[in-house]
This record gives sequence, structure tokens and C-alpha cells, in this order.
Amino acid sequence: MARGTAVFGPDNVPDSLFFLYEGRIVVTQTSLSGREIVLYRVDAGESCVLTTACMLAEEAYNAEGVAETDIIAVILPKIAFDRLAAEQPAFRNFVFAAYSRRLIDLLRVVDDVAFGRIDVRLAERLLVLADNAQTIKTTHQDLANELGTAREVISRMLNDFQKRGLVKQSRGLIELLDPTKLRALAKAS
Amino acid sequence: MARGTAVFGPDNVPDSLFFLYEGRIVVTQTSLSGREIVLYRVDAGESCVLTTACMLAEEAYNAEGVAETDIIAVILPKIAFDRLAAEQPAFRNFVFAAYSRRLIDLLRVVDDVAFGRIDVRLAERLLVLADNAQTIKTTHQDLANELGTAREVISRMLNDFQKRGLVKQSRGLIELLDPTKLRALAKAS
DNA sequence: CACCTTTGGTGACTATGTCACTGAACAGAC
DNA sequence: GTCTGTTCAGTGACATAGTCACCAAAGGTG
Repeated sequence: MARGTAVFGPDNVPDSLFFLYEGRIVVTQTSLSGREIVLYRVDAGESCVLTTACMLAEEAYNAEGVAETDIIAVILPKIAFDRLAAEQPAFRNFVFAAYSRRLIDLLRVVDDVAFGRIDVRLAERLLVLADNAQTIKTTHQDLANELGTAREVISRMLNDFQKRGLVKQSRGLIELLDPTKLRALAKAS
Repeated sequence: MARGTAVFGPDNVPDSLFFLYEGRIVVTQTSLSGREIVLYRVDAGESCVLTTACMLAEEAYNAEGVAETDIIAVILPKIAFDRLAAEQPAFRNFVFAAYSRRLIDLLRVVDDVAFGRIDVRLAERLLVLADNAQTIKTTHQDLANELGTAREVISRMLNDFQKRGLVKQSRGLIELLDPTKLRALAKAS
């Protein structure tokens, strides 16, 4: 699938297990008012169990998975899933581990959103997104969607960071001037 | 186990599956600053997979399960768990469904915390806790812990509700005067 | 009754989110 | 090139929520 494809969503409920062979999927949740938050990312070699969860629970949920890069994935029909789960201990462990991992991811999100400060969370994300590079190509809106907040909040926070000499902004681009201080801020989580 | 027992927690990591036969367990997460939020409840007939998740993921997490009533539970050692998962399709489905359910529960918590309003969430909880009765025996602090907010916030909100004729308060007790209006408020989620 | 603990109330302040704008930067049409 | 529409970012005013530092009232216990 090409980058940007909606892999699954409220209107697109699959009855199969999604095993990601190559690329990355980002799973987000959107509020009625349109605000968005990133729940977690699925990397190559992992499985996206939320589709399975939905399949089993048959409850409405408003999470959506979008291909963040071009992806190659194996779709495992429910029947094959059942047979593998029955016959292959390694497969079972893999699926249980996938579930566990997502649960832990969500615990982290709950903790961040319920108890975390925006400046700390923003600093964390900037460092992760930079991935040791010096600049990040992103918009304020995208960062807001990452953290589940509003664009205005990100704008103000980044201006604050800029005044403090932590970053330098241009349109669609953020330059990390002082990763050390950013790390110190992020660590205070 | 007696009511109030810590079933599992950061310092008490079990290597077994917890199957609840009778009673109820409440699973909460606590922030560094001491604020608390209820993640979900495990009812009789359900399994608490978070222990399993922890067991498999071997990551630190700060969730804690506490017996909300006296409970009777079956503890299934990992070996028995593996054998059942291998041999019993019904057991496998049960475990997968348990995981799915918790994932969905957590999606709801994320949505509430990230995008929901406190008055709406409080109204919802009051109605749930009342369970069609007219009075609730609880403290402001307990309600704050349910919703992951601060006691002061609950105090003010309940005063507001009282002024609007929705509830009547006395120490440790809340009387629902107008469940209909409360439902209308809650529905606006 | 005196004393302590639990529970709830409140003002002042900070942090975050919302609304309603504005302008600047870029892209394509002409 | 200039025009024009779109995307991106900045900002003031205000609303909501959380924090801090208290105080006061209710209830339990000796």
C-alpha cells in the first residue's frame, strides 16, 4: 500500500490480522471535535492487533490506522489466524506479545495525557522525531495531532522554546539548537 | 482475597494469569505526583490480562489492581496457561477477547481524558456509580481518582451541580436529585 | 469534652484549550 | 512576472482545568 492509505478505520473494519512486513503504520484516535492524537506506531515486524481487537470485540471504536510510509503487509484471514494460533506456539506468543505491547503503549498515552505537561511531551516528541538529525520537517498542526492538543498551543510552546534558544523555526521546519537542554526538559517527565 | 487487597502492582509482578471468579477488581494508574485514574474494572467471569501483558512485555508499568470487593480468583500458572492456549480453542478465544476488551476500554479512557469535559465525565460516572439507586456513598477524592483529576475540581463541579439542582451533597454522600438532566449532560459526550 | 483525622470549601494563580481573527509563505494559473 | 487561493503560523481574549495554600466543618476516639 502507498503512503497515506487508510489501513483500517471506523468505516473499514477488517476481519483479518494485519502483519506488517515493511514500513510503518501510525494509529490515531480522533475526537468528535476533530482533534487527533497518536496512540502508537506499528513498525516492520510487528502486528497491528487493534484490527483483531475490533474484530473480536465487535464494538465501535474511532481509532484509525494510516500508512506513514509505503508499506508491505501480510493479511491473514481469520481462519488462517485460528489455525496458526492452534498449531504454532511461536505464533501464539507473537500475538500475545503484540497485544501486551499495545496495552503498555496505551498505558503510556493515558499517563502522558492525564498527568503530563505539554512542554515536556513536546520536547520528547521533537527529540524522537528528529532521531538524532538536527532538523524536523513538520507543521505545528501535525505536532498538535501527535500530542492530542491544539495547534495554537504548539505554536505558543514552540515560540517559547525559540525564545529560550532551544529551537529555531521556519515554515514547515524546526531546527533543534540545543538537544541537551531539550533532553533535560523531556527527562523531567 | 479480601476487599482492598492489592492484587497486582509495580512491586508485585505476577507470572500467572488472573481469572476472576467472583467480585470485582479496579485497575488504576498513578502519576508521579500522586494523582490517580481508573483505567477499567474487571468483573466476575473476566480475566485480568494486564498481569499477562506485564509478564510478556517485561516492561515497567505503573498500573495497579485492587480488589474492590472480596474476590475469589483462579490463578493460572504460565505453564497451564500455555497448555490451555495450545489445546483449547475456547480458551484462546477467551483470552484474545479479554485483551481486545481491555484495548477498547483504554481507547475510551484516552478519548475521555484527551478530549472530554470534566462535567460530562463526572455526570457519567455519577450515573454509573449510582446504578439506578438514588444516593452514592463516596468522597470527592474518590471521584477525583476515578476521573484522574484533582479533588478541588470535583468539589467545585459538584457545588455547581448542586446549585443547578442536579444533586444534593452531604459528607461522604451524594444524592441524585435529577437523573434525567444528569443523563442529558452525560449524553453530550 | 478535647483532640485528631477525614472530608470538603475557597481564593489566587498557572496551564491548557477555544474562538476568531490576521498575516505571511508558497504554489499554480495566467 | 503578477494574481489568487491555500497552507501555515501568530495573537488577543476568553473559558476550562489543575495547583497551591490554606481554612473549616463533621465525625471518631479516648
